[in-house]
Amino acid sequence: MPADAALIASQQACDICPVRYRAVCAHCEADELGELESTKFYRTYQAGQVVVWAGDRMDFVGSVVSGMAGLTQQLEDGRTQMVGLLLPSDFLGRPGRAVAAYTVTATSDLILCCFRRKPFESLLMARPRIAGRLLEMTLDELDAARDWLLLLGRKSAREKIASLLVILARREAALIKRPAEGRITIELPLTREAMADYLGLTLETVSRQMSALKRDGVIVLEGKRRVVIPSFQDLVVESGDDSDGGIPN
Amino acid sequence: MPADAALIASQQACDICPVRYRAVCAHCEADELGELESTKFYRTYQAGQVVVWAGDRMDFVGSVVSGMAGLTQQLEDGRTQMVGLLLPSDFLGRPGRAVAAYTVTATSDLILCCFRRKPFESLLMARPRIAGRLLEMTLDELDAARDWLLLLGRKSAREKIASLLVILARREAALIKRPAEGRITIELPLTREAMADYLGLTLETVSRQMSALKRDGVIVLEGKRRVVIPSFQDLVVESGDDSDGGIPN
DNA sequence: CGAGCTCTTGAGATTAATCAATAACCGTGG
DNA sequence: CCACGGTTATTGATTAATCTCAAGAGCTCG
Repeated sequence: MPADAALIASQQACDICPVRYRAVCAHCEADELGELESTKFYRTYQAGQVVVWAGDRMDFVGSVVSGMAGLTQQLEDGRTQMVGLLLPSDFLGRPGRAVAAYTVTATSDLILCCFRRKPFESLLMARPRIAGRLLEMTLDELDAARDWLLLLGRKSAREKIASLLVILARREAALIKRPAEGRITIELPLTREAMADYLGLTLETVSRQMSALKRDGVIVLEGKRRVVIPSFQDLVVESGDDSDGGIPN
Repeated sequence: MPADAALIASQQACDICPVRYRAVCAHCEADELGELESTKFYRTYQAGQVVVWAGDRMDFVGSVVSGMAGLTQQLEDGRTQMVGLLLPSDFLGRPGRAVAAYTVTATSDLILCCFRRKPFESLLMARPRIAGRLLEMTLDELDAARDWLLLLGRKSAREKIASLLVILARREAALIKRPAEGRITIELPLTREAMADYLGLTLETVSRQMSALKRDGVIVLEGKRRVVIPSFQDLVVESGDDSDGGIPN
């Protein structure tokens, strides 16, 4: 992966980009891609590094090429809630807004494919196909945020943990284009604290519930960041969600 | 308001529409408005009526003209979470999706300005200005959803109630184009149960915290649905939010 | 091999949920 | 106009879940 990453970062070639057909550029024709490419640059961050602070000026937008980042919001007294998880192909930044609304932190090593904001905004005007893709992605994110509202508002601590693992397992499975089922191993690119911030829990509760799921055989921990799920279906049951997948189109 | 409503519903004239410059049609020129108008129709619902059930086919999209609706999601065992509040000018439905992802319920008497989905989707392709407005509105909704994540994940029951009242007061103030400050009276078009579903609480807790805010003089109740806020600033303090408003552009 | 993290586990405090009873409101019809 | 039934809201007592505070264990990396 770091080797890949270096390759991409140096060559800057869209045709070998792992998110070429899933990111905001997904539906681009060659000419549109060319226009995007002319304003494109890469940035890399190490796990833990801050990409932007809420309130700071932000002159670029971009796509996650690899790694993972979290959007975070805070109350004055320091209580913290993660409000978004950016995985490969997800879009970062808001066209038309110069100031970041959320703090963005790399939760694992991260590569971003960036576009300067102004040229990108012009491109959005001129190229409905790109604007359309961005609308589609934003609607998907809104749906994901709404699922998260249900999780935060109504699920128990155990269900929250299981739900997070389900989401990560599904994304991991999607990467290798296989349905999530049976025995799955996932990498957890999050500390217990980051998980807690995402789930609206304390890190102690996260730890306790991870232990409980382990004790009950729903998950097996290999070290602290590698999780084996012996039966994905069982995990879905623990998550409290409707067992039969999502909504058809 | 019902008189207005009837007028609008019968005349179907965009130029006297109360959300003409705030809804998805906001930036439309006369010709675009004409195209929209040709596929437009109105629907009205009484408080409590269901607009669509999650999973049902939905062949229209539209804007809230007056009243209020809630988007609701459920777990299998019945636990319910409201995941969106649609106020006047808000957009309902998702272009490109034929099946409703959420149950939509009128929480007060409601008037929708609807467009058949297919023609609207064509219009989105042909008219970047409309697509652009929809993108902007969707991004705003996403921001609102993320604020709500912070509320559900990290705020106390009392702060949740105060936050909801702040939001309603701000929207009410925006309608009459005045900043929210000083003494404000708002109409609560929600039952205690709907408030609970929105805030991730039980209705008993909502009731208790409303009583507590009343006891502490933060709010005055006139009947059950009318709330007087003697000092908007004090209410904002109770909400736990950063006191200094929102993010500048 | 020890310093500094991150994570786990325990005990007790706190918040909100649950279960239960009563009160207030609303529309209807006598 | 008022009594009645049904709904919605309030309040109380108890329970359950999660948080808080605290101590110790396990990794990781110089």
